[in-house]
Amino acid sequence: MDSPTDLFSDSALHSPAFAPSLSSTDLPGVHPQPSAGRPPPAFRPPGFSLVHHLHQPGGSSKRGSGQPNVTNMSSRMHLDPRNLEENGVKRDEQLEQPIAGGEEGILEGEESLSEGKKRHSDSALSAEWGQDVLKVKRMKTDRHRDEEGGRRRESGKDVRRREREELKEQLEEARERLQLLQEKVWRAFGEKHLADEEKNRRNRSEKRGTTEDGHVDAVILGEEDIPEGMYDEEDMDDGELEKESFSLLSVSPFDHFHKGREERQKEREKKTERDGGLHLESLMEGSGLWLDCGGLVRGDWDGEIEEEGEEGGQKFAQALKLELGSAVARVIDRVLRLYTETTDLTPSSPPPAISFLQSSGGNEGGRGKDMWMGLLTSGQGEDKTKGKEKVRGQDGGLQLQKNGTNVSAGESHPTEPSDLSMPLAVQRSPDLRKSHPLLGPPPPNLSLHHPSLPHPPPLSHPPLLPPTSQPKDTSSSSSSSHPSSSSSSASSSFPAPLSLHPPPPPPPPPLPLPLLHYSMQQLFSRALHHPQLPHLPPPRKDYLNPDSFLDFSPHPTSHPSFPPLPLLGHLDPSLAHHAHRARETERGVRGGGGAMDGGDLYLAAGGSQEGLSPCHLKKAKLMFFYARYPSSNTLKTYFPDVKFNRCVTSQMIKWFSNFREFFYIQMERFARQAVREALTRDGSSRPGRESQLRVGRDTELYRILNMHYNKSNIYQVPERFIEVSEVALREFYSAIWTGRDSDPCWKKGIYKIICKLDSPVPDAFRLPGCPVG
DNA sequence: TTAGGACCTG
DNA sequence: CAGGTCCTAA
Repeated sequence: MDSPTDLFSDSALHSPAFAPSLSSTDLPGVHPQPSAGRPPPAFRPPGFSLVHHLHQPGGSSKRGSGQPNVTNMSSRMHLDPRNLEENGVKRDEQLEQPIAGGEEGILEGEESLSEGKKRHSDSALSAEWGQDVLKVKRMKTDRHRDEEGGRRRESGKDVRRREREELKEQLEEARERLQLLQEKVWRAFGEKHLADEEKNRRNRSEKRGTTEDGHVDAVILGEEDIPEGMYDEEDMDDGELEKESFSLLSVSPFDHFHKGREERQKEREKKTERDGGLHLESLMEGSGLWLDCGGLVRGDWDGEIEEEGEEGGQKFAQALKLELGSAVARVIDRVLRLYTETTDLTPSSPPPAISFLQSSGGNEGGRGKDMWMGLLTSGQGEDKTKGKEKVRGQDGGLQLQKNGTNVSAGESHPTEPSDLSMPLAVQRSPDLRKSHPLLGPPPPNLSLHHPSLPHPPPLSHPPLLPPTSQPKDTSSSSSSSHPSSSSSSASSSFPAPLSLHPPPPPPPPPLPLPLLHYSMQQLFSRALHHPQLPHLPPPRKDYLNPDSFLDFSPHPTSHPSFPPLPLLGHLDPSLAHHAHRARETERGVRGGGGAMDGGDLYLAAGGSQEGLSPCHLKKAKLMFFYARYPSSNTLKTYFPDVKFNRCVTSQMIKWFSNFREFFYIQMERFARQAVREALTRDGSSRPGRESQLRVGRDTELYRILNMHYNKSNIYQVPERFIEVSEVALREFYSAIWTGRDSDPCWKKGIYKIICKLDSPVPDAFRLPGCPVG
């Protein structure tokens, strides 16, 4: 591949390099894709494939059948053999058949063009649009001359007219594609969120097109499997937005374009009606901007096209193709240049409201997919590699968008549990420990913290809780999820050795959005932070991915009666909460565990889901960060979209039982390891090292827990959970150290302790829906 | 990793 | 009987 710089330079894009792409192998029905065997053209700009497709006359033949957008068209041409064939046949019938030697005509025209261009080829690196225009004009002149002879043949006139129509349509369509492409590129570079939305819309459009076409387009199969998401935004808004975008790219041509387009609009409206009134028509506003820039004004060919002859028609087609190719090149170039110029100014995030709605909603499908690639290539039928290189070449920094890694978990080094080694302050033999568990000096930390822990007052919150998190009724997330004073709170409740120790290396910065639902945390983090800022976790695929929490798409778990709720939630969690509260009241669901008997019927009528989905499981796991022992009523409160019956309830309880099991197993495992380490360390241990008996975010234990309960790592593990884990770890350690583990019921005491350390689950969890899994 | 079942407890 | 643990299977 050429160097990125070349690819995006004017010279490369505007050079005659497009001429070689018009070889006969590119004729429709001959070679749907750039032939691999063919010697590559001197230049093979990234837009090659795109232009190539624009050169496919077949691409326009289905315009009338409601092709909604670029993706559908170009991809289909690549992927769907039926359509390849169809295109080719159509082309053969409609274009080539009536014109004797039509193909030769094309070749001739191309030859002359490419030869003429080749003469310049070296110096023509700086060839600009004007040259193309000149060539087009010359083509027209030639066509004029050629037509003089064949003009009397009335028989072919209908055919030619039809052909002309097709060419027009083709041009229209190409323009549409160009517009979409530009839009995509623009968004891709500047506005990730909008790009998401665009992808959704594209997907939607494809589906629409599918139904209208009456067959499944290959593109849908080949595309990323983006399920229908929540994207009911008004297309009109998009149109507005796009207009703005385009006006940035090219101001005057846009306005200029509107003058001449009104008549066309009428014509198009007919088409639109025929096509089922696709919204795209509004989208296409301004699509003529490139053409207008190029000087091939529509009036030109409206007037001259009347006198086309057979070869002239072909040449004209060639001219059109060239025109389109150049236009594409220029568009890409312009967009890219614009982007590079305004990189610093270009907001990495769109207006919050828009981005929130759009990026979170219909996102569920693109998991793990490279959005850039999807944007740039999937719809264009381009070689995806090329598309990627396009981005890459322009700005390597953009790559940060990809290859995201699990940062939070990544903070913890892949250490063995032995890294948790907790040397004992006191040398102790196992025998002594076992035989005289209470006599031997326990680890210093244990002696200190034990008294306070085993019997916390029967308060709603154990002494461990920082003061701010005491009120259980308030929205707890603010206090419990991100206690900024985690270490201090720990120190207040833990024995000195614990708190005295220097805090672990700063964990990945928690998103300072404690009140937010974690999907919103993601969104905010996306919106507020530039992805390339070094100290921030690069947007992992998890962030792009629709693991975003609430799935309100046609998913069965979505609550049927309140569709707007998720929207509210994305805009303002508290608002959503209130709405939800109202909803609960309405349903008879009482937060805090009111009887569900009345509500169940209502829920059933409302269509709540009977079973539990993986999404619910995911949500439950996240809830475990706050509540290890949730009551069934609590569960009902936090899963409003689940119709609880005996089976469901017990299943969910079983879930938490399993969560606890895993949790305790890990605690015991690490505690035992710590004990082993302490014992083997002999007397060399210093009391201070006891602080290693902790569950910092840099520890293996944390990593394991996070991996289990927060696998996709989309949720910031609450500090509170870490504290509880530390308590559990120390409890296990203490019990093992003192030999209590010989008692078959030795864990019960620990369970009891942990049970009291539950903290209220954030209200955000009351929202219906679940993580998409 | 999840679920089922045995078994225990309040 | 609900809720919990422990064990086990897939």
